[in-house]
Amino acid sequence: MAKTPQAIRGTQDIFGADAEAFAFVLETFERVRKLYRFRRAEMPVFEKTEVFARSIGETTDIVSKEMYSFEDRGGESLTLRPEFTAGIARAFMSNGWQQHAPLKLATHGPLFRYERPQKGRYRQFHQIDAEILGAAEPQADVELLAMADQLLKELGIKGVTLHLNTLGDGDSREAWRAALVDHFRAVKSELSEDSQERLEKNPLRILDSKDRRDQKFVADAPKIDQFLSDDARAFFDAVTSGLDAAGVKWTRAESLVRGLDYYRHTAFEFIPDEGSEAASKLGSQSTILGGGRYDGLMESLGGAPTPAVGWAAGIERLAMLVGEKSDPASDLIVVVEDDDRIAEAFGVLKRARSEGFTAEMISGGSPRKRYDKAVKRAPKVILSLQRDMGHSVSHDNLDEPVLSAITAYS
RNA sequence: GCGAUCGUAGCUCAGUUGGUUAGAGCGCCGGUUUGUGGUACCGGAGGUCGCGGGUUCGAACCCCGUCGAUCGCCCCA
Repeated sequence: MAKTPQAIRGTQDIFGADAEAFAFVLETFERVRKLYRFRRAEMPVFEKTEVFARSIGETTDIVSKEMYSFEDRGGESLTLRPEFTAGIARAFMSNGWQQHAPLKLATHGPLFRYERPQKGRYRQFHQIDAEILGAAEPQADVELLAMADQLLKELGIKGVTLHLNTLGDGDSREAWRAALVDHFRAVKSELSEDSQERLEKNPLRILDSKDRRDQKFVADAPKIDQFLSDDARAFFDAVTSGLDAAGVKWTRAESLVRGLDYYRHTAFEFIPDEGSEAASKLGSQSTILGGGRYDGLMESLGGAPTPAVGWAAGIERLAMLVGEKSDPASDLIVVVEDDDRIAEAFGVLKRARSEGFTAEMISGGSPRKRYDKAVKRAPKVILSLQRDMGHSVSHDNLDEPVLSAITAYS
């Protein structure tokens, strides 16, 4: 006997209540993105490796270690998409979507990262994603965040706050970065081992270190505000005042950073409040929706400079927060207590479904136990077809609309 | 890549200092009871105790390895 194959590490089979919650997230996203007039797009799940390598920057070990890359038969290196943004940027450039700018896009689907699975983190996971391409003005950031905020509210997720920061424009960002390196280099030997390494590779990341030894130096580290140009400051002010006007609550998060160089200005994450139910459900993977402005990305992919801003959110994480979504009960269950009446049951089912009612049949197992099975599934109406052409209809509500589909039996 | 915990029926779990034929609940199948009925009872199928070595007269239990899961660290586009 062949051994039963196992699922790939970090993949999941989603079913039942989890699948219902997953679907609920998608349905809500689809509804809300229409309210904000974001247009749907579908992208390939794989691209030439360079699409992601160049967007992410070849330096980090993300490229070498964390991506699912492989060679196709022509010897070209391809990669399963680890994020949406790079592929969308590529599509924007290769299809001439500049003509639609400013272009508001929404998409969703599976993404792949070669990581150690843990709570809320899988190798194949799923995100919803929203981007505004070719929009330089801060209103775009506000629009995007207002949609995110409304989405979370409509999902019924509570105890989550928008953490907001600015990375400034290119010059501000560089000046800040240099000041941070100076600041931390001065105390290098007192930093955690991890942060000593970050100092060389990704100094901004020291700011969100979890290590106690780093925290005191983080507290008095230089702030981006000292380095903001007038334009950058005005941009951030426009974003925050726009959020206030749109009724989106936010909090300033001076340590919230993005490691990659193409990020400019706004960076944000929706994070559960400490001690909240949402926080405990998510474990250490706390960000449920994150994004920012990436004005420098298109250039690094060889295109014309194109301002853009976007966010993505993990569907699995959102699904963990939306509460129990059980499979909904059917409107009608037809119980066949006499096997000679199966054909009749099919007729009834066809009628009910044509009229838009959910309906199913129970005709298996011991005839005496079929009715009980139907009762356990708690449908709105049970029609049982019994021996000798008898029947019964049971329901709690005389006005139940589905009764109209089975008038012959009422 | 690193660490901790875990791995017994389809599911949730018991399994006593290692001791004979490995258990329960739920679910599933069949039957009895009820007969407009979500009840109760009886019976049944289903497990080489993740896998491979080792210690022992004897291992689900102890040791080593391996695979997998969970949670955390690193990373987080």
